Amino acid sequence: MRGHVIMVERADQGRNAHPRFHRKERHVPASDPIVTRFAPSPTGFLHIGGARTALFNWLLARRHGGRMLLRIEDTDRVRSTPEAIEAIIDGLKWLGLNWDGDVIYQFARAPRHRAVAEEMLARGTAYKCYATPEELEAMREAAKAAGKPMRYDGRWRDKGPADHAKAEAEGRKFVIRLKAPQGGQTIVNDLVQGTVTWENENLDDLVLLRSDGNPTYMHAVVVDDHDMGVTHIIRGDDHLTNAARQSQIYEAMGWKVPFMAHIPLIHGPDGAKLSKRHGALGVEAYRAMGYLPEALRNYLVRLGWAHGDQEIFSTDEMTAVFDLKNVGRSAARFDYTKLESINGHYMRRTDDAALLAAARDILPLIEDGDGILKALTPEKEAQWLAAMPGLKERAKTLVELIDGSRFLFAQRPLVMDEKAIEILAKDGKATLSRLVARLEAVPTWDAASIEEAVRAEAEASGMKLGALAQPLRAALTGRSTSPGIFEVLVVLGREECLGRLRDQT
RNA sequence: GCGCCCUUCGUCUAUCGGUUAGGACGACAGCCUUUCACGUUGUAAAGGCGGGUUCGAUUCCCGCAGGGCGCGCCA
Repeated sequence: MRGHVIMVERADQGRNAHPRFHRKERHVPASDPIVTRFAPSPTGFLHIGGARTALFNWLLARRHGGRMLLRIEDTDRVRSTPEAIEAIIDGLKWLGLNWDGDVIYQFARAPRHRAVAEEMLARGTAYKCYATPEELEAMREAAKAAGKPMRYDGRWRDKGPADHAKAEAEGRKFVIRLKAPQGGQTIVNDLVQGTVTWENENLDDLVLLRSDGNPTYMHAVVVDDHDMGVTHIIRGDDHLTNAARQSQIYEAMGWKVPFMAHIPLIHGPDGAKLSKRHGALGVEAYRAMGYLPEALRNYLVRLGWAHGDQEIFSTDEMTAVFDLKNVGRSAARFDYTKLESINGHYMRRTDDAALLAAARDILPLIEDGDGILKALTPEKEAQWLAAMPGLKERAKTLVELIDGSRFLFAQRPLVMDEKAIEILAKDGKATLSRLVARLEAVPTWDAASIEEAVRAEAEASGMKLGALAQPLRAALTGRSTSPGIFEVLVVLGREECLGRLRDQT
């Protein structure tokens, strides 16, 4: 019931015998427990596209009470690094995408991959190929020149032991290639892309085992997904062609083909492909930019997937309604503005203490963060917490939140920014002097009493409240914007406020 | 070159043949207001092009154009 890829040797066979489905009929059969997997190659950080792929895998598994496995595809011994593995694992953890069971390292399974290749050799569904790299290159050139697909021509496909012995005698190395069907079609019924068909003549005999005895990615993936009991493969649609070739390997081994879902890629803001050179960042970069993991998850889930008009999804909500059939097929652009908007939304709804903790966590990652960290005494922390309601309303990222909090940690005399200087330059000093006199007389330092004093001054001088609030704000924070001025006065405390105000008179 | 995929406001998307083509972000304008935000109200803003099928196409089919991905003893 799981085999959804159909291979036919002759085009006239089976074409109608097996039902193809259209994407509007797609569904996720949930008879068996679902097993998904996220299978990054550790050649770099966990980028945003990988994060979304992991998220979709995670959501599908959770939705159906299944499991998501994590497999590190480290068969490329040259490019795989322990740093990358760590970055990927840290990234997943930060995003809250937990996997089930132990991390599986693909390279450790190389003996099993070899065994399967040997088995295929014995079955006659694979063969030894002694072609040299030069021959292969020449083949591709010739095919290109002739306007044909650039593919291996199968010259070793039907060679016998005598030919093999001769090649061995010449000191040639062999690879094991799949004996792929030469006629007919390979059909993939993809849960996102619908039915996709390839003429087998356009697909060549791919290499299963390299001449050094190590498996290729194409082979290792199939063996591992099979052995791990993966029922649903969700990955980027850059793997769509691979799906056809991998299907042939499943068929050759007589294994059921898992369901597949090839999700569209994420492009950069300018529509260009997201590459390491071009705007692709690791998730740790998003953390450093001050995004909340739940906000990033929410943003990511809406890239290529929708549930009616709903924009905000709690984790429970998204796991309850996530469905592959609502995944679109076109690439999406990454939009920082919308991410910020969603992040701001989540920040406003985050508990003050939790938000403070999140902000404190990224202090080491941002400019001047260490300074704040050092200044963060228990008293300061209490102050920061008290200011949080006014602060979080005005920030779209934790970085902005921290920036907006700087006045709390500033030392007297404050450094004024340009707009603050401008505000104080007018008749600010005189105004401040009068306010200082009023504030000194405030009986108890609370918002109501302070506001009363300031309003009294406004009335006495015939000035609007704003005309008083701005000089106060400038003197107290060094800026032209801040949380409500009475909140600022209360949080800063009487002595500090009067000191800062006198500094500017 | 060969193959595959994609194409609705600037962006993310809804629409499962009949809608004033909806929502969100952004933009613009108003309200709120001690600044900035938040909130709130409103406005502008979309079916790539050409053929079919149909009483009727954004929706189904074909072609074209544009974009993307793949074509390794990389993953």
